[in-house]
Amino acid sequence: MSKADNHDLTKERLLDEAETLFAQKGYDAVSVREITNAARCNLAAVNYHFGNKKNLYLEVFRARWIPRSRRLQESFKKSLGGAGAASPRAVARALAEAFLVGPMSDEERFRHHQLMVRELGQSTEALELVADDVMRPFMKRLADMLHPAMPEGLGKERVLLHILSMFAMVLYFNFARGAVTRITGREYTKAFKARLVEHITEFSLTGLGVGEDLH
Amino acid sequence: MSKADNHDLTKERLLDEAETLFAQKGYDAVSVREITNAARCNLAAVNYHFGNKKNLYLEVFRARWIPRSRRLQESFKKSLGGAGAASPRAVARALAEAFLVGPMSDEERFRHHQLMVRELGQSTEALELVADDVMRPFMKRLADMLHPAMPEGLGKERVLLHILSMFAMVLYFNFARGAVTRITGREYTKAFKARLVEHITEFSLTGLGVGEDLH
DNA sequence: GTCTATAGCAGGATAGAC
DNA sequence: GTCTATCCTGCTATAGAC
Repeated sequence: MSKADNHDLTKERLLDEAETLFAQKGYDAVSVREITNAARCNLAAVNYHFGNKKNLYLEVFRARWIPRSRRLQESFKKSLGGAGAASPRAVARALAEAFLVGPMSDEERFRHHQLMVRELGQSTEALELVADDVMRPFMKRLADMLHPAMPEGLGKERVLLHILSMFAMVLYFNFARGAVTRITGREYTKAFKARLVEHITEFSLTGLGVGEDLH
Repeated sequence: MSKADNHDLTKERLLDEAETLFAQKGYDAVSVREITNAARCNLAAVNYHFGNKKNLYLEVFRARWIPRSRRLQESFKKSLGGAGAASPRAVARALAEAFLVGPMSDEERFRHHQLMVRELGQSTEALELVADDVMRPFMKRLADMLHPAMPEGLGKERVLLHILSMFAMVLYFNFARGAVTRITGREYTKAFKARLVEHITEFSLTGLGVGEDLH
């Protein structure tokens, strides 16, 4: 009876197909016809279930993106282990692990970050939803975890910049997958993803002021 | 007689306005009418000068984006100084400086990276243009500069990942400006940009395996 | 809740006058 | 080279049958 089981319901299928298409092409490049065809239902279904196209888009974030982001954060938490204070190394690794391997399929992960990047560029209504609901709290939690372990005298702002930089990498290696493959010549196999996790961890780590621990 | 002087020519105005609008909203969200209105010329001008909308888009990359990218790389080179072998620190700083302060206005820099990110997400014709023409050669030059200075035994691939990570940050702090401001509470003033350059340099640096030089 | 049919409009593109 | 007028396609959205 979980959400995935409802895939036979028209409304759920619409959300699934809409998310895929919006992620692939962007809001304006996708027509309602395209979505309803993919979902094997009638053109009018979008307006019946969601009122209009824009609302369907927002509902994709509410009903799909945000819950997935929560799962991602759960995965991060679990990967860190229940322990109290985490080392910067553990935080960096858990972050890279959750976002690059984590609890979802390759296709789902790609979709997730494509949508995010599309929103990050401009300030739309969907970003508002996401920003206060899941991004900010997560950032704050990360900052609270990292701050005590960082070199003393490091202001909150610098900690924030460190966190943003980790996100920048995680985001980039997910959404710019095509360019990364083109440049490195490597497909996103299990092995390469493991290597990316390794790389991001190390790259982040020394940036966190614990370079001495490295060797 | 430079290109900027030609802004009174319809064709040049079209390229300028098209680039701004495409960067702001994405290809599909912008209509030819919108572009010709902004350029204060007739609807038919796009088809007269460029054949069709898609071609105008590609021409924006050929005639605006790529030359600007070249100027950016020149700025990077100049910022490094003519010296032969550059230290990783010098490279990281010059890169951050060129991309975050560099030779262009804030608005132009934003436009430039917005367009890039829109293209990085999917594999379009415009990306083909850019990838082989300016991205790959620049990456290669960076790799050649950095490789000898990195810890021995560090493979070419890892050097590439380091470079990609620097690009990830530079890209992120440019195109996700809205989100960064939202999270840090800081506008992109001269002071904040200087801080970002500092941050990216340090963050990149220790990731480049020279953490010992830091303090 | 799902369908067909269609209204109503905005889009890209072109023909042809000037 | 720039304009107006117009074609035609494809879009979102809705009305109303089932």
